Amino acid sequence: MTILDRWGEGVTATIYDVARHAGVSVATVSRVLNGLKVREDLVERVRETVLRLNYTPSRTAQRMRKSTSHLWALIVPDFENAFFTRVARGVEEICQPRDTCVFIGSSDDDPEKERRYLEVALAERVGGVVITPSSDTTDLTRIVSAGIPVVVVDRAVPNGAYDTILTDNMAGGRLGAEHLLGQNLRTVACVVGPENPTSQARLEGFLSAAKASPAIDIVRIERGNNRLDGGYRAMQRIIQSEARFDAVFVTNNLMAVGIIKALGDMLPERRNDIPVVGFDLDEIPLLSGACIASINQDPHEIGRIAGERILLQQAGTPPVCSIALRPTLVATAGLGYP
Amino acid sequence: MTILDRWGEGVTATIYDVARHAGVSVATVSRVLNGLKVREDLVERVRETVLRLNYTPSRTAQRMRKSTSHLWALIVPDFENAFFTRVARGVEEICQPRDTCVFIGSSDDDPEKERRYLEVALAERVGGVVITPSSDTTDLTRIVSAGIPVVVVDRAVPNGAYDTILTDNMAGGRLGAEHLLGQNLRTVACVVGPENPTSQARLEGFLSAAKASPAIDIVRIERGNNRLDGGYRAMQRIIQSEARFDAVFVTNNLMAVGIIKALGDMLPERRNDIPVVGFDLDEIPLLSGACIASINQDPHEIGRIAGERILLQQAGTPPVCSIALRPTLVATAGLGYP
DNA sequence: CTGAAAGCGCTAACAC
DNA sequence: GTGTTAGCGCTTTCAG
Repeated sequence: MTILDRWGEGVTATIYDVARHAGVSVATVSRVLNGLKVREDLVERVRETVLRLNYTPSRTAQRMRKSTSHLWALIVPDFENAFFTRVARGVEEICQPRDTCVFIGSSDDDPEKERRYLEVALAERVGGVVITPSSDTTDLTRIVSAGIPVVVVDRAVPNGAYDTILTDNMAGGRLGAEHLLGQNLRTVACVVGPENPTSQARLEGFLSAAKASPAIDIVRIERGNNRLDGGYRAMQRIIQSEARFDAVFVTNNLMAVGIIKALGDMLPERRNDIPVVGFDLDEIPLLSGACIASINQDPHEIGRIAGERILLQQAGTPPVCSIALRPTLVATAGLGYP
Repeated sequence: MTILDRWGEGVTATIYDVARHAGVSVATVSRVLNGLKVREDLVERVRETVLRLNYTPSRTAQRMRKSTSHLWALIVPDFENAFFTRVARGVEEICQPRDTCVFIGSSDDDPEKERRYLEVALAERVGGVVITPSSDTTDLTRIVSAGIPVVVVDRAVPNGAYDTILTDNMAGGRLGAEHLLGQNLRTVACVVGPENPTSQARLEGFLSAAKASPAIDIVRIERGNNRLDGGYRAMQRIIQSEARFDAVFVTNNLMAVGIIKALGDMLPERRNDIPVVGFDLDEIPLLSGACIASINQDPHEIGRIAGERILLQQAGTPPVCSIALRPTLVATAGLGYP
């Protein structure tokens, strides 16, 4: 009984089936598949048999022998955030031509969920891990000591000797403050993300540049969860505090959306007079508002570089690079109002 | 030389290392790991050793023996479209508790790219494939004959005997037409996605319900690529044709964004008077417009059900179910204008 | 240049 | 209960 008789039962041909049907040894089949030197007529016979049996080599088995994996892990805080899907695109750009796939895990900023994804990445012996750590406590040492390349993106790990690709977040914060100063807006409410280096750096950059003279008056600083609802609620709290403010600075894109929504709901008469300055708002389609400025990172580029660093580490380059991309501020009137 | 001496060189402990250090056989280690009956003190010793050696079983090796895979593939036309990231969330909800991961491929509606992802899924011998086929020519037979569960989502495959989860798109189209009729809007331009069953059904549903009396006058039908730029350009063509229309019907979410952008750019004075009816606009944060109606699917539910069907197929259920979810129309004034 | 055979790390019979 | 061992499907020496 050959593989052909078992057709349709959910079986896949193995390299032995191919060898048998082609009348050669498995070694020869393997060589043909891997492009090594084999006599022309045998190559032909093997190729033909591969096609006839619909043979696809098992990567699982391949991975056991060679120890290179065609599977990478991308672990991000929120893959519903367009910023991270664009990072994923950047990584994909590197993977695709190498027949490599990326599995994506969304940690939702939950250290436990993140830990489980890291565990899976380790168990799968992936070829590389690209991660935005949920917090300072994220443990990447096991991955590293297993010899798996790791690249940290978007958020630095304090004291970590990892390849790191991120944006100069301090500079981003400063850019935001300078923009507001330029517009002569000096009474500002801030909405900041969870306590991680990125949120922190953006806020710090903002605060440092806000110390101009005359300085920006920071009327309130609220924390949020980097998602739409967090921004909405933070804005609610600010409005309810009855603090007076004439602009809002926010450290993340989705929270900006929530903020604008809250402004529309709670202060409809002022909604067009309160400029919002946030990060990566260009990833939000059609975001509209009276006066919005976006401090833009380049997520696609971040992903692409991360992918390249994975490749370099696979080739033996030690992980010591830290790349900070410069953000750019784009002021926009949004879609515009009549 | 034990595993401990090789520490830090990028090696991982194997089950043999654990067995040796714990003074038991590999079978015992395996049993402990898989929760089979083992003497208490041995369990203890193995557990302790596993921790000490930082041992993580290789799923690659596991997959070679058992043939169950903890890795699924999700292949969608565009994972930057929030609709599909929500589908992914639904699938994840099923996977997560089973320690299973999903790798996501974006076919970008390119049959060749899709074919490559399917090839990878097959080579990886994934535990299941959830796919939105890029076109009628998508070949899923190889996956199926390898015994891999397949669930088709969002777009049916004509004549395909696959589990299929989608929305009743005809009904969605009808809903759109009825909404416009109810508003007494009877001069409508349509923007339709690429030629696939889903776009087609939505248009057909719309056209059939548009034949009321008095009927809706379809002034123009344009095709687009289901992405923002496609909607923008389709709207440009419509406007340039100088056709008169007082509402727009569009079969996809991102194109609706493009349309609204084009309206704002090209007909700023009318932009608030032209209602747009589209699908899944609730996935677009803050989408605003004079009068928008969204025909909503439930992507999370689609993904969840798809995940469950994968599980059922893994358990032996033949793939014969076809589930059509009912869409709901939500009319909204968007963010509202002052 | 080709084939036979030894593993990669694990599980599951099969013996003890 | 526990240990020994034969594979899972592949790559890669090592002989021929």
